[in-house]
Order: sequence, then structure tokens, then C-alpha cells
Amino acid sequence: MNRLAVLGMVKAAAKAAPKRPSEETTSAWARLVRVQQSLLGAVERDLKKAGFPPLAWYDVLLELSRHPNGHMRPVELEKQMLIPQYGMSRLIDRMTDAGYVERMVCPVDGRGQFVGITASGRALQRKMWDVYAAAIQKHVGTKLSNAEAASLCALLGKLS
Amino acid sequence: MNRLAVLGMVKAAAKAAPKRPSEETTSAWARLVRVQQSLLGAVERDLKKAGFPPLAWYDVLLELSRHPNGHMRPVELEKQMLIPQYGMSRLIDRMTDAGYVERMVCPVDGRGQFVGITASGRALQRKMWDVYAAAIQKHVGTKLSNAEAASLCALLGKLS
DNA sequence: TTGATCTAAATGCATTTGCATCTACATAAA
DNA sequence: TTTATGTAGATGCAAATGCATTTAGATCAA
Repeated sequence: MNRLAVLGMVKAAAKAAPKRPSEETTSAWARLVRVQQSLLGAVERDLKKAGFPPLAWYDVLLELSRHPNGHMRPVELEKQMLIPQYGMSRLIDRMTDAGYVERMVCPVDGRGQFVGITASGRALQRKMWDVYAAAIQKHVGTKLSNAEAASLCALLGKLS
Repeated sequence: MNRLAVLGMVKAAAKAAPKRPSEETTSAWARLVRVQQSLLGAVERDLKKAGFPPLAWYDVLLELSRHPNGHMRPVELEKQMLIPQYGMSRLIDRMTDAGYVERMVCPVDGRGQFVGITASGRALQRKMWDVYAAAIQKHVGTKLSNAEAASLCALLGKLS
């Protein structure tokens, strides 16, 4: 964990230097990085304190649980979660060892595979959500009105 | 790096369950995590592509360069950057090996030390800022007006 | 077909992170 | 003082990550 992205001075920005962000842009960036790091850290700590695995595991379980038969291709998961290929491969290793997912043969592509969520994976996802939801509420819900949350969401949407 | 924080369903939120975030809150959270991860990844890639070390190094250099004599206590840096003590200790190791900072004795506390930025550290900070600034502009500046950036910044401020 | 190229996934090896502990000095209480 | 407790920083070891490469199957062109 790290990401602090503090800003460099913007003094020279006025003199028509190309590609220099405005102060508003720079401040927004700095705060985005800082706040997200701090919130994410807090949420991860809450999960760990409750005895749960990291958020990445939850993300995998949720993705899988939302798919038709509870299985997806690793490639899909990579794209969805923005995790590199080898990272996903090993995450699946660990979650398989823990019994929350299982590797299955992929009928449509001999190179590929399906990763399926197990019953205990579904159970874990539900239990984690209790804690995760409480953490989101504590760290975000109590600090923004619904209207503010909605506009934050909209602004962030422009950055995608 | 990972953080995807997808949301769990909020169906039950209406029935007065305690501590459940609203949909607005949950969506804002999900987008915050996702967008920040994706932007930070893009910026880090830009830096690496330009042959520079990770953003954390820049953060250290900038902090140091902004302080009176170019030095700070490691503890201060930890607090500023939200990095754990052992993480900072090792980051300083690496940056010292690379010649960008140096450890100095701390006159006011025999346990502690000062970390000072070197001339080549200052030079690196300036060169990195060129690339970093361009990246911020590309990934944020071109997507938000100054007014939007300012209100994003304000909303994020409420989350601290 | 056959060979060239592309894509899915795994893996060896080096680097980084996390955790727990340790050392050394500081501070405060007896 | 002496002793207990607290704080700054380093470090051994295990786990996770990043990078480069490999294997195996798909796809496409000749």
C-alpha cells in the first residue's frame, strides 16, 4: 500500500507551458489518491479485523456469484478487476486452496478454464458483505448525503 | 495493486437493517475505488515508461524538498505518506542506495535520524514532475473543467 | 493440411510487502 | 539513580507481486 501522489508546484503553469495541469486539477488528483488510499486502508483493516481475507477475494466472489452459473473465465475476471494475468492466476490458486472457488474445464476453449464459486465461497461472500457494508457506511455513508454521493459518483464517472 | 471493491446488493437496505449504505453511497464507493485504481495505474505506467521509479519515490522527494533544510524524520514521512514504519525504512534503504536521499544523525533524538534529499534527488524530483504533470493533465485535466475538479476536490475533502 | 502468429494460463526468479520481533534510546515513576 | 514503559528504527522470515518466459491450444494465411 502506498500511493500518495502529492502534487508538485504549479507555479509555471500560467506561462503557457504545455501539458501542465491547473491547480484545481492537481488538487483534485492529490486528494483523490490520498483519500482513496486512506479509505481503502481503513476498509481493508475492518475486514481483516473481522478475520476475513482481502477485498480482492470479495471482488472475485461477487463477480462469480453474479454470473449465470457461478463461473467465469479468468480472462474475464482480469478485465473486470484490472488485475494482471499472473496476478489472477495466483489469486485463483490461493482461493482454490482455501476452497472458495474451483477450476473447471472450459468446453469452448481448450486453452482456457472456468473458475466456479463453491458453496462455501458463496457463504463467505455473504458474510463479508455484512462487514464490508458496515465499513462503507462508516467511512463514506456517514460523511456524505445521498445527493453528495451521487454527484461524487457522477464526477468520478467522467474520469473513466 | 488491486482494489476493486465492487458492491454487494443493497436490496435489504430498505428494511431498516442497521449500518447498510445507501445505493448512492455504495455506487460512489465502488467508483472511487475503481477509478482511482485505473488512473493511478495509468500514471504509474507513464512514469515507468519514461524510465522513472514509482510514484512513492516522487512523494518522498517532494516532501523532503519542501522542508526547510531538505530533511525530515522518517516518522514524519510515514505519517505524511500513510506508509507503515517498516515500509518507509525499506523505501529509504532503496532510495539511499540509488543516491537520492541520505541518512543523517538526528541531533534531537538519539533513536531517530534525519533523511535528507541529495542534489541528484532534487534533480530527479524535477524531472519526474514533468512527466507526472503531463500524466495528471492527460488523465484528469482533460476530463474535468476546473469547476468540476474543484467540486470533486471538495467532495473528497468531506471524506477525510 | 502446414506453418506462422496469436491468446489463455502457469511458473521461475527477483523484488516488494507484511508481520512479528528486536535493539537502542527516551521518558516517567519509584 | 534504578526500573518500567514507550517510541524510533531495523530486520528475519513468509507471503505476495512484477517480469519474463514457457506451454498448449486457437486462428489464419498460404
